[in-house]
Amino acid sequence: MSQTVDRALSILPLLAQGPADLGQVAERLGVHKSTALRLLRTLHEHGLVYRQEDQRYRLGARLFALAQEAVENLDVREIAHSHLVALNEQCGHTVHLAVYEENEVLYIDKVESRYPVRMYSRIGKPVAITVAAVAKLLLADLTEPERRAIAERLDYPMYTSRSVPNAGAFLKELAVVREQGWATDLGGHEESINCVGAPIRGADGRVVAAMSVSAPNVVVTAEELLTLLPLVRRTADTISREYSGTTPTKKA
Amino acid sequence: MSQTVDRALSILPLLAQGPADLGQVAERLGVHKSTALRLLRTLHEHGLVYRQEDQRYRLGARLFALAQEAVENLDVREIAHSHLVALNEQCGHTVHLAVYEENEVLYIDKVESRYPVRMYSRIGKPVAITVAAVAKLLLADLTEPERRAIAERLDYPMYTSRSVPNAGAFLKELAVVREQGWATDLGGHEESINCVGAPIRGADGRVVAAMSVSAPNVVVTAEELLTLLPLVRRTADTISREYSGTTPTKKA
DNA sequence: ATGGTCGTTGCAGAGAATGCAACGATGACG
DNA sequence: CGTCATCGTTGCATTCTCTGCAACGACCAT
Repeated sequence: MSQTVDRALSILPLLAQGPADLGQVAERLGVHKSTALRLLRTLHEHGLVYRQEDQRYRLGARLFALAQEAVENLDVREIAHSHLVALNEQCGHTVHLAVYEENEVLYIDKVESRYPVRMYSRIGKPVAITVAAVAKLLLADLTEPERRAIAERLDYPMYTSRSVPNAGAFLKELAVVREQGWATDLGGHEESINCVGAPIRGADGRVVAAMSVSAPNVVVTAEELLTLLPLVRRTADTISREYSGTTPTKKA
Repeated sequence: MSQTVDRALSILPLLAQGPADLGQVAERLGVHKSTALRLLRTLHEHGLVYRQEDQRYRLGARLFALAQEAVENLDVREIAHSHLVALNEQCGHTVHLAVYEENEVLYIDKVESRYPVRMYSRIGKPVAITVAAVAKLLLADLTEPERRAIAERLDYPMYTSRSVPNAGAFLKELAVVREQGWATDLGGHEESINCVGAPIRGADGRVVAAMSVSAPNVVVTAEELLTLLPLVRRTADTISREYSGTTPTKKA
């Protein structure tokens, strides 16, 4: 909509691939050097790009600050966190919380065995959207055409022999998940790791987030992990109720 | 430099404080609603803002992707990481790596006792720049006028009774650190936690990063922690050499 | 039913961004 | 040591884009 802003923002993913100098930016943007310079300067003033000693530009620190604050302000995360911790204390396994946004599935919280850690390590990386239990839960709630559109657009990497192989199988899996109200990932991402997850719903019944418990085979078998399902679902439902209760438009 | 881009980017920190609707954005930006709308649309197309169901805008997922890729591309981090892990295995304590950028000190890697965790949890939060060992190391390398300018601009929160209280004390501390080539934080941030750190230098001798080892009082006393200093310095020097050796302008 | 709020769109004017060309700094090479 | 090439930077005139306005439509509450 705004050409200038559009160009400026296009610089960011470009620099995400690695540092670049003015000429490279101008070329890849298809504009004159002086134009690129002014755009970069503006980005620089806002801290989104940084100029290293060799005069090349790279992404700046403010991006971290923004990403950090962004995740802090997610209502679901705030409400869910204490419940995730409690669940972790009961079962001892890793607990994940994820949301869906614009064709991406995003981990927004994680509780590790020993102490809580906000886990951003996977954020931005290609999430195993075709196999992760939370991804299935989030996608299963979309409308049928949406699901189909996404399923066809995805790649289906065979992380293991049990990974979901193609769009057909994925849609079938989503239908199952949608029906039963919970999901698993039995060695589909990493051979020895199983997950079981449940959806968190808003007041209107739509899935706003998904949570899962993960554990390696060596600790508990897949069957044993499945015995946790009632607990996981109960936790998810508790969070759902609490989330639905609060007026979403509370903050100023 | 570019008014349009400037306005658009000003929206991001604004949304970082929490979701806002079109009217609020327009008002706080001092522009007409239609203008704000177009800016938001452009940001939206690039995934930097997300529109939630109640039509309010908040920061988008792409920010995470960018922040993630940004940190992945830091040469120092890549080179240092394996050394940090090795150090961690030797001493068992938490190891941090940080850089300085535009008046901010930024953790870019962390190795926890049991397994490596990229630690973004502190990123974006007000880093304890006045007390952290790594912060002292990074700031100590700046020129005298720079140091003074920053020292005066900072706040000096008294996290504990041993926190650096004011600009004068801070500058004095920086001088010491600059002289001796290493730094400590003895309970200055959290009463029971001590740190000892050393600088990582580039080929020109300038400090490009800083690393530290942290441990709680209950595990080792401050004195015991200080016995690790030679090891920490040796590790930092090793990283420095390796970093200096590689041609910084290697990547395309 | 009605008034109010909020998001959205088309349009004409105005202002900002663009590309050009020239300058200066830096470094490579003969 | 001098020359040439490369890259970042700046001032300026032109042009195109962005802006603000006003009107419309959707939605909600009263």
